[in-house]
Amino acid sequence: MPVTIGDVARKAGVGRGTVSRVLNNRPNVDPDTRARVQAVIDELDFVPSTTARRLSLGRSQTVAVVVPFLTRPSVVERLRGIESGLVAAGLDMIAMNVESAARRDAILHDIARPERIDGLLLVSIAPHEEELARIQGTGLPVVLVDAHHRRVPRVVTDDVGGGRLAASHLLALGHRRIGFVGDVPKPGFGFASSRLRFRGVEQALRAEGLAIRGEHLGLAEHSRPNARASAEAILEQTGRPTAIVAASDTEALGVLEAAAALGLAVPDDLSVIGYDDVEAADFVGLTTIHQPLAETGERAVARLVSLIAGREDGPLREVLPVMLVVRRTTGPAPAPDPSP
Amino acid sequence: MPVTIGDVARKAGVGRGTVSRVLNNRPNVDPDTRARVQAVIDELDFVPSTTARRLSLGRSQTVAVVVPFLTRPSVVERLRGIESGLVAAGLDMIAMNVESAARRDAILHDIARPERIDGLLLVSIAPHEEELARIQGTGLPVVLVDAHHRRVPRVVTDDVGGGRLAASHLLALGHRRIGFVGDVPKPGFGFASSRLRFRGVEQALRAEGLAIRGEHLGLAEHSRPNARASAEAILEQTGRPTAIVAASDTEALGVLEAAAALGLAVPDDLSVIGYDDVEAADFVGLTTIHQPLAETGERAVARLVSLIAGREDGPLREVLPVMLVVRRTTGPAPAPDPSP
DNA sequence: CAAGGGTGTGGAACCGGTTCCACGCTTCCT
DNA sequence: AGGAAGCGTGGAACCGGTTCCACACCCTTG
Repeated sequence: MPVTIGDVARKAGVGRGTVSRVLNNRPNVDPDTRARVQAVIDELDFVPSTTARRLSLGRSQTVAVVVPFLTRPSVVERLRGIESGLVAAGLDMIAMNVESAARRDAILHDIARPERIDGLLLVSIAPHEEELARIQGTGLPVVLVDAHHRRVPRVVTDDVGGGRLAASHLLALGHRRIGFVGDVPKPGFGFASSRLRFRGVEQALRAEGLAIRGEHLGLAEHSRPNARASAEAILEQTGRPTAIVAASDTEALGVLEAAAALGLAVPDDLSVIGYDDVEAADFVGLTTIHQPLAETGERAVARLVSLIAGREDGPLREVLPVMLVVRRTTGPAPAPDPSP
Repeated sequence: MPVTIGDVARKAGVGRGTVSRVLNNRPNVDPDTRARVQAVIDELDFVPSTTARRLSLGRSQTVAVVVPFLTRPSVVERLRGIESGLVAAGLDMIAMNVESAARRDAILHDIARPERIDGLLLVSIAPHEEELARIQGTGLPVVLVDAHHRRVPRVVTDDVGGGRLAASHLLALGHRRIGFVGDVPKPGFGFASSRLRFRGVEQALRAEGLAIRGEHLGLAEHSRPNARASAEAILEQTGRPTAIVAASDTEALGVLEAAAALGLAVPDDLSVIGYDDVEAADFVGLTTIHQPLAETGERAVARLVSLIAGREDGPLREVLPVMLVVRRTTGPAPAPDPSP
């Protein structure tokens, strides 16, 4: 029922090869012939079969996108950017959701079947050496989003800079005792952002001759309740910090819960700053660091498209800037203790 | 480089047809031959090319999923169910995000190219008559999720029942003056849930001889600020309701903002109940109605798979039950006015 | 004017599967 | 014993594109 290239060729009185040349804007076609063929294409509303095209080209016009925890808002936002980038590039997407280390390994193991996909996008997942070796051994182009690995092109946001930005904001408000609530890397995944953001905070403090005290640092598996527990442990001490930087908004919400539970007013007694700028951050008025999440996805697609086309352009590591969003959970540091 | 069916046939000393029969578990193959071919397949680690398979079968093994507002948590959750269902069925997914009426129309217009997809899943989108006519004219199977249309198989949650459940909960707590904050259907989309949930609330009230007063009803385009405005208008009146049902958690958050702004304590002065059970609902302790969102996606995929296979099983409309989740925003009605 | 080179074109071969047909061989029936 | 029915099998044809080769034709150039 659907129109094929043969139908067009017959109706236009040319060979199938000529129609193909017209379709793909190849040279060596007489302008008159080209126009005539194009007219028939329009008249019959002919759309070439992607499947046939793929088979004969030996390419699948499809990229696989592996994302962990599709439920996290930040991941969704990245995916949105990826999707729109792929649509623009005329590529199809196979999305794979990864929620466990086992499935992560299974996918990374099987993915390297180049006859199924032309490219691979790993979001917040850093491949192991051996996995990477196998994937690159097949010649499959790979780009990482929000993950790090020397030797693999990647698009990340400036986590260290974001940490500095958060700390500088607090320093500017007069805070001197600053705590940090973050998460430990989940084994098998490449979540390095908490550590990097911490590093940024440290840098900013060190520039002022300050440091985070060990007892003002709380690390646990990423979750709101865990962050709440970490924050309570920090805030129950005497000499508690006047401000806390959280490695994510989710964790910042846990910190806010802890403050409420301990009867601390925010921001009068305690300033809190998060990271990600998820929707809930706006609702609770959380000061946070905003990242261009969708843009990381778009840039990553652009890089991948170049690689698929055999172009090897751009730097291996592309860093997108972040932005401070000031809302209502940060304020001037409370007056210091009377002691000098 | 990759192994083809011809390689297997040669090595096993059989014809390509026989290998194909083994691959697809077709009858009329001698058990010995089958075993021998299977051994070669395993040895060579042969995986048939999906592209070639698609071309020769004339099917794409792909379904398109059209979702509006990929940013909404409930949509993401549905998509998660769809994704896992499709993986299980061995189908690929092309996801299309729709954020405007224009793009919605464009997609629904172009989608009906059956050579690209075998099935269509519309999430929270009800097709117009003419769109539906064109799509069904091509014979493309369609299943709706969270949308309604007589004549199209669909999987929905029990919105009316959920509304009843919410209202019954409030009635059981002694509330008699109950308000409703919901949204107006967005033109071009099929968001009917607010209206259906309202209908459920009305039913429950009517069973007790009660009704929602006109001035206790607030409808506006779906957003937290709009819901807040609606709620403020309702709550500023004398004779304000003691409880408000919101058509979604997002809107319930707006109601909570309004209550806070007006100095009303929740749940002592005002009970609030939402709908959806998004993550933020847990955070703020919002009583709400939980829907099996991922499950709607899975069920819809199952239906679509049946339709693609030519089976026409199951009822046209499949309704999944919802569940009340009681948290901290609902409580006993305040003591009534001294007047009888 | 013959040789050489470029251009436009049709058609065969190919990509890697599925399906159908024809054929040889059994088995069963009458 | 002869024919029909059925199984197992190899191989051709096909799905709808792309690409390469061969050829006809025209234009240069020495």
